[in-house]
Order: sequence, then C-alpha cells, then structure tokens
Amino acid sequence: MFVETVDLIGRLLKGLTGEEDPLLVDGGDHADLASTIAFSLAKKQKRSPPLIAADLAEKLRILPELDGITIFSTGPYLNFTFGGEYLAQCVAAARKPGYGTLLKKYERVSIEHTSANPNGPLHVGHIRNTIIGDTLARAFRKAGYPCEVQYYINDMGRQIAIVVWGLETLGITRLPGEKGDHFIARVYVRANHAIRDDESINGAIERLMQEIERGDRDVDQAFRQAVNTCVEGIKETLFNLHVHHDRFVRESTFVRIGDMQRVLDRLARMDEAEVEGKFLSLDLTSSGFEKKYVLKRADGTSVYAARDIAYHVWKTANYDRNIDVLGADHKLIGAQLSATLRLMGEVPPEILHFEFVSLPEGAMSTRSGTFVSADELIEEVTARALEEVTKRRPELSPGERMAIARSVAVGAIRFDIVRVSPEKSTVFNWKQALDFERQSAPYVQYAHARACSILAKAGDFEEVYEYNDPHEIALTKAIARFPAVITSVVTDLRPHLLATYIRDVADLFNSFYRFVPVLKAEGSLRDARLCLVDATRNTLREALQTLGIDALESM
RNA sequence: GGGCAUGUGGCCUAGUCAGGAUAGGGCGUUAGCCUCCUAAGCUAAUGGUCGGGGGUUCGAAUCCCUCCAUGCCCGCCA
Repeated sequence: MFVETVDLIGRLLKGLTGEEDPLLVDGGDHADLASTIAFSLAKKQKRSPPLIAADLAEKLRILPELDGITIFSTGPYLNFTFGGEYLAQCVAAARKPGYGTLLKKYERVSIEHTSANPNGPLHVGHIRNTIIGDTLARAFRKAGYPCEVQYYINDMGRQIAIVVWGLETLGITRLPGEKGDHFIARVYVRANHAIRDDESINGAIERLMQEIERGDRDVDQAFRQAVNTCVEGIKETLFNLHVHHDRFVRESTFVRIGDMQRVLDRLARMDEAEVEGKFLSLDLTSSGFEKKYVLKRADGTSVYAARDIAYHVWKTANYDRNIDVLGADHKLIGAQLSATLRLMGEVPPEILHFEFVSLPEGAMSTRSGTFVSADELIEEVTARALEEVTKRRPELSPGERMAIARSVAVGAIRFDIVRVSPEKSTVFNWKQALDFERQSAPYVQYAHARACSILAKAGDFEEVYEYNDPHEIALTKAIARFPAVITSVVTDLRPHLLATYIRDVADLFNSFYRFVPVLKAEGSLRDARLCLVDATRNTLREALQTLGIDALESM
C-alpha cells in the first residue's frame, strides 16, 4: 500500500505540474509524505514557494483518486497524510502469510559470499561477509528472484600448498574432537613459522603448486583431502549461523575442465596482452591501472586471477545478475577483474565491498593465528544467552532453554553484524556482541514473542480495521513500509536497511504495548487491536526470517 | 608516494548515492514505572562546532575544492 500510494501521488503531481520529478521526500513529523516541488517551480512561475504549495494542495484535494488522503501545505512544503482506509488496507495486507514477498521475477541472480580460503576456521571478519551475503540472498528471494548462492573455494592456491606441505612434513595430529578447520589452521600457522625460519621450504611449496596445476594424481589427492577437512568444519559453522550455500564451486574445476585455458587463450590474443615466454599479463593502463595484471607466472602456472576470470565468465553465461560480496582488501583486484571482463565483452559482476573488522589490539590474521573464530563467538554468545534464559524462565526444561539460547545467540550475532552499513570499518567488541538490549536481535525477538503471547491468550476475534490512537497509527504506517524496504535492499544492495527497519517496528510495537491495552479493550476496539498485533507479529516474523533470525514464539 | 573508503555528543550508530521543515537511535550516567497483555520492556533528563576551512544553493551532515586523522590496497599471494 505504501509504494502504491506514493506512486499514485507522484504520478498525479507530475501530471499537474508538468515536472519530471515530483520531489517526494519523507514528511518527518509533519506528514507521511511531502513534496518540495514548490521550490523548483518558484523560479519558473516567478511566485513564492508557499503560494505554489497552497495552490497545488487545493488542486490535489479535489481529485477523487486521493480521497482519504489529507493534503495541506505548510509554508513551501506540500504535505500528505494517509487516512483510515489506507491504514485498514495496510493492516489487512500485513496479516497475510508471506507478507513482504514481491512479485515473481525471472532474472536469475547469483550471489557469491564468504569464499574464505580453506586454511582455517571462519573468524569474525569472514562472517561479516557471510552475514551480509546470506541476508542479501534472503532479501533477493523475498523480492521474488530465483537466486543461487555460491561459495568459491580457493582449493589450489599457495596457502593450500603450505597446508599440504605442513600436513606431510610437520607430523601434527588432529586432536580428539577437534574441528577440521581448526586443525588445518594449526597446521597452517606452524607451517608459516617453519617457512619464516627456513626460506628454502618455499622451493617445496612451488613444486607442489606446479604439480597441482599439472594435475598430478597424488598431489591432487593431498590437496583435496586438506581442503575437504577444512571445508567440512567451515560448513558446520555456516550451518550454525543459519547460512546456506546452494553450490560450492572449486576453482580447480576451471583448470580441470579447460575453461581457464580457453579464457587465457582469449586474453592472450587481446591487444592488451603481454607475453614473455610462459609469462602472461594484461596492460590495463587504458582502464586506469598502473600495474600490469598478471595471469600466468614465468613458470607457466596460473595465478588466482586467471581462475577467477574463468569463474566469472562462466557465471555471466549462467546468470543475469552476478553479485560478489568481497572485503575491502579485494577492491583493487575486483576492479581489475571487472575491467578485464569489460575488455572481453563480458558483463562484470556487481561487487558489494565491506570494510574490515579488526580486534582492539589490531588486525586479524589467520596466518599468525590472531583472530576470534566464529565458533568461539557462537559458543560465548550462546553461553551468555543461556545464562539469561535460565534467569528469566527457570520453569522451562534445560532443552527448551538451550533451544531459546541458541536462537537468541545466532540472532544476536547476525543482527550485530548486519546492522552496521558495510562501508564502515569496525572493531570487534565483546561487550556489544553480548548485549541483548535495545538495538539487538533479542529485543526484536522479544517484541515478536510478546505479540504471540497476546494472540495466544486472545481466542477468536473478528476482522476490524479501525485505528485512531497515535500509537496504533504509527505502528501501522511502519508495518506498511516493509515491502518498500525489501525493494531498497535488493536494488541498492544494502542489507543493513532491514536491520534498521525491523528495529523501528519493534520500537513502535513496544510503545504500543505499553500504552494501548489490547486484551482488556472491548468489542470492536479489541478486535481491531488484535488484528494490528497479528499484523505486527507477521511482519516481524517475515522480516526476522529475511535476516536469518528465528522468530521465537516464547522466550 | 599513489589509489579506495571512513570521520555524526564519553562510546557505538542511522541519515550522505537521488540536498529541504527542530540531525534520529542505542550504550553510559541520572530520575521514575512490575496488585496492569512476558521489565530482553516503557517514560523522562543528560549530552552535538555532523573532523577543520573554503565554495555552490532560497536551503548543505548530504554536492564541489582543500587540509587533517584513521582503515584498507598498491605481490609472477589469495
């Protein structure tokens, strides 16, 4: 209803003024919607903005299409306040299962996210990528797109060669109960120490890389095993964060099936190509890059970029919109990749970059072992949540308390990460991660549980949609914006808008809860309020699901 | 040195792309609210040169220039 109403007003205003843009803005405290069109018309008409606004208000008021909308001017501003019929339709729509789901679309979307190297567990920096990507994928599906989520496994890089070397020579054994990814990280850290102490080991690493590229059976087997051991642990962490990938794409695939060679052949024929023996690079100065873009080393082995181009060429052939979620450290290579694809006549991906997460003591690094793992974070937050549930709901069984604690913990982690806009670099903060008040998922989950509790006690009620109380009206208007928020998230690739939005709805519901009695109201007033509680419950539920957070009915 | 990004009360953050009406929240601090639908809640108080300076505009947190601070990148690593 919100989008439709804004569109209608925009169309009528354009028709009336002949302007291209109706200059609609948020009405703030003054109205539901406002237009600043009077300012831009002032010069052309040589009249003062307030006069023009008053004039337009009068002309719009008599249009039958705008019945039920209060139109008035305040100085130069043209204001619109939506009426009872609008509120009624919004609440009715918000109660339907699946509210917020947009019209089915046929553009195929791929989203690549996380894609952390399989040389250790996911840490709190990686999961910013994960949670942004997963929330985006959920939003795309909500917006009606067929969407496939991919994890690109760098399974033949130097890091993996280091892990393989470590596994074969350092004699480190996996501890009982140790997750594969944590075990691989220990090997990786130790191997790097060994290399630092004895640089001659690099020769062995290089040999491994040549052998894997040639497709040597034994080496391939060793790489595969090391990667699988790690990925198995990463998958467990992803599952615990409510994150799902539809496909794990191995970069070695593009070498094995010949795609990379075909792409390199194409690139070698381009004007920008520079070939020196087995060495191949691209001169991207025409695209504004100073350094050459290396694709093959002097020994003829390919670098990551070559495989990445092949991967993206494959994606362009199979999807209409390709989205990559990448850390800020990939900005340069992302831009080089895009420039190269453009030169090849391919469509570059849409890249959503997010800035770094660091620790108070400095940057995180898998190699040096200085990071807070996602598993550790989940464990700590779950323990803290369990403590809280036990305090609040001692009557529940340990199993029930644990189930709630898990849902609260995953929600708290996901929300804490997704609420910050991607372009801000952040410092990981335990106090904030363990805070379950106000601007947090538990706060929203709690509002949802409250709504459920009221409805459970209410029994049957009639459909009545009449609202006069300011708390009712404010809540209804917030609920009505949900579909518009989904649209913004997928068009601007800004998942944090969902977090901001859901917090607004929860805030308004909690105020409503405090000041407007529902079960104690009588007759049609009670029915109308119960309908609004149900609409809020459903909106919170749908929005929480889009954020990958459980909508608990009791907590 | 060059490139990209960020800078909003003691701390965290929305708003910046598509400029508009007194810059929204939260944490903290202070003072209230559970014989009343779950207090993971509600209300109020406190606290701001929107990094500094210049410019464009009827109007700038938002656009342009410049300076400062911070993060990231500038590998035949990924």
